[in-house]
Amino acid sequence: MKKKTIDHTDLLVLTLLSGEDMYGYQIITELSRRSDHTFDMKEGTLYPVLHGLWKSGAVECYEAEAPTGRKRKYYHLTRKGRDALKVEQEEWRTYARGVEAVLSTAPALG
Amino acid sequence: MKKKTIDHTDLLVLTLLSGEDMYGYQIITELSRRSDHTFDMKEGTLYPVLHGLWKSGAVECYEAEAPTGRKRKYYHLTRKGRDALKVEQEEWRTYARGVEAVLSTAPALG
DNA sequence: ATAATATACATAGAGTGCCGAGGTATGTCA
DNA sequence: TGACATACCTCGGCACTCTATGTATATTAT
Repeated sequence: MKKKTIDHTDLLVLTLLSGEDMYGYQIITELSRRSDHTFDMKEGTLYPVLHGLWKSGAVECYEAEAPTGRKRKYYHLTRKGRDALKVEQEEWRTYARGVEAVLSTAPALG
Repeated sequence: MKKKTIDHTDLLVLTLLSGEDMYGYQIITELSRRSDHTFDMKEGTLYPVLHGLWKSGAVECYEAEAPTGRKRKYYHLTRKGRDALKVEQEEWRTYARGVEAVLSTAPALG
C-alpha cells in the first residue's frame, strides 16, 4: 500500500497566509476547502511546519481572542516569507512542468 | 537549505516504461532528457524503485546484450504495471489540480 | 600506455518529512 | 452531562530519497 503524503506543505501554508493572517485550525479547514477536499493536512504535520516557518522568519505569530472567547495563535506572512513563497511557487511550477513533460512523451494509456 | 527530492518516482519510471522497455541507466538519462533536465534521478533512488516495482509485479526483467557487448537488465511493463500507472497518473492529476486550486485562491505576488 | 570518463549494476546508512496516536483544554448543543 | 467541534501541542514511527561507496567494463583523451 502506497503512502499518500501531502508534500509541498510549506508552499501550501505560505500560500494561504499570503491572503490573510490565519490560525492553525483555520489553515487546515481552509486548505481542505480550497483544494476541494484533496488536502486533509494533519495537525501533526501542520504545527511543526508552522513552527519551522516561524523559526526561519517566514512568519510572525500573535495571539488573539476569538469572538467565542477562545485564544488563537495567528500567523502573519513576513516579507521574508513572501520571498520564500515566490521561490516555492517557482519550484512547484518547474516540478509540475517536468512531470507533465514526461507524461506527454508517453503513449496514451488504453 | 531545503532539500529537493524528486518524489513520484514510481509514476515517472512507469511512464517511461510504458513507451518501451528500458534498462536502469537509460531510465535515468531519458528522464533527465524528457524533463528538460528537471529530474536528475540518482542511482540510489532508481534501483530500489525498480526492484520494488518488480516485487509488486508491475515490471518484468530480462537481460540482454548491448551492441558494445555489455550486459543490460531491461525492464518491461506488465499489465499490472499499466494498471498501476493509470492509478498513479490519476493521483498526480488530482494532486496537481489541488495545488493549483490553492494557488489560484491567493492574491498575485508582488 | 594509461588515465579519465562514461556506462551499468548494486546496497547500506543517513537524513528528511509526514503522519498516527496521544495529550490538554475550552466552548456549544442536545 | 456527554458528545462534538474547536484549538493547541509533541513524540515516535515509517516511508522515501539521497550520499557514499563498491564492482566492473568500454571508450576517449593524453
